[in-house]
Amino acid sequence: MPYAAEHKSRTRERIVDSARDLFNRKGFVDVSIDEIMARAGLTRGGFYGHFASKEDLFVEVVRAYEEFDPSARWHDIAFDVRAPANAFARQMVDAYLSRSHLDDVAGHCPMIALPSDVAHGTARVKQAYRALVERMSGVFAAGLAGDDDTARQRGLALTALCVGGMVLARTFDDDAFREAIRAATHALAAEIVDAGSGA
Amino acid sequence: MPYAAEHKSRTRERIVDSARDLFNRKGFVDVSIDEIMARAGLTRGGFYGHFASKEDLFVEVVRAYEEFDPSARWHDIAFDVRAPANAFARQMVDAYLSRSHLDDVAGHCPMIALPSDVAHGTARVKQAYRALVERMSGVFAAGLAGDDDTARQRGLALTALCVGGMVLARTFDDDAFREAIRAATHALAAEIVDAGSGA
DNA sequence: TGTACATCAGTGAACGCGCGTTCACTGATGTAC
DNA sequence: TGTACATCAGTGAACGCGCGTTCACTGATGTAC
Repeated sequence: MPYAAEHKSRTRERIVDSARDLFNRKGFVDVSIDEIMARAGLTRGGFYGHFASKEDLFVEVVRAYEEFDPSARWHDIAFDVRAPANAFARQMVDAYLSRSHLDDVAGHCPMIALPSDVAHGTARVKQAYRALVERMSGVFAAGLAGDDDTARQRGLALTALCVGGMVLARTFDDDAFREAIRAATHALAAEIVDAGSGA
Repeated sequence: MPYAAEHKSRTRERIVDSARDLFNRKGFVDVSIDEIMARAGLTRGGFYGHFASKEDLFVEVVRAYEEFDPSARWHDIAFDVRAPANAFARQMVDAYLSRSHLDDVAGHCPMIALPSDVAHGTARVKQAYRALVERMSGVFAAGLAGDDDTARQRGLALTALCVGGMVLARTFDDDAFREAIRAATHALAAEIVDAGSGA
């Protein structure tokens, strides 16, 4: 074996990281494989030793985000798993709709930058994206009072609110408007989570 | 004057309609000028007699939507301008988050399909998109109790919720999931508008 | 009413360019001896 | 410890293709007489 076992998988990770960064900034279509590979310190041709196609990489980028530790991503808060479910949902809201998450374009959640590209993509990338939506909804649902159906519905709507707020905010350059959207969305989401605690 | 005065402007409208339809379905980048012109019954070359560039058409598509009569677009409801502001906001929620608005891909609000493309676009298209956001927020704010700042903030957050719900729902093919997201978002938005009436 | 004409909306071939993907290759590496 | 070798991760030139845009043209139209 000419190369160490983890050598190739590390390179692969570098490509995925580079791709997430660029996809988040410029979207899927506007980023070339050349760009992705250059940012990972490689050249064009090597790409197909790691992925079957550009679409394949797209799936990996969305899927990989699910395995991240959110506390490493959304730095404003420290998740405390021992806290009550409601507090966890509230922390999720605070983290997702934080200033630093909005500003961290390269590292932010792919749900924010890529829904349109996913909508035009393959069934596989939709499935990966759906897993992210359901994971977030699940965290919210677990922190809300009411029967399972009601909580699940609430969780989905809260996810729509969080993602929608970030999608709108990052659409604009004007910082005051970005911040107004983020803050307004955060205030409403926090209110809903706090009210839904059943306390 | 070889052609009637309105001849060219009518053709221009046909191009804008065709473009909105295609942009809503496939996004800005994935649609070619060839496609847009063909759908309008014209050929490639004629485009530049109407618009300076593809980006220019993008601005027009977003801007033109602001002038539409919403009741003609979101067919589930009939707007009644004489109703109290709160009722109007509620009708907006019902219309925007209606089944028929979700299904009307070609004609739906460009805020839903195009935020990423706008984020990568010029200042002019951002300005046009912002006008749509502020118009919708304004309708909501007018229907809510509280001082102006609070209402404005609420209005922005409600817009984020409505747009976010539609963005997420239209990302997926699976009809049950699309409908679950839409219905959940609608339920939450309706609740907020009704509660915010100050009644 | 009929005809020649000027206008200009629309045509379609052509352009330069960048993309996703392929492929014959190169050269850094771990292993066998 | 040192060297020849097999492996395969990565290289970079080349491909076919579709795009946005340009431009010389065509031909349908309203007007002047």
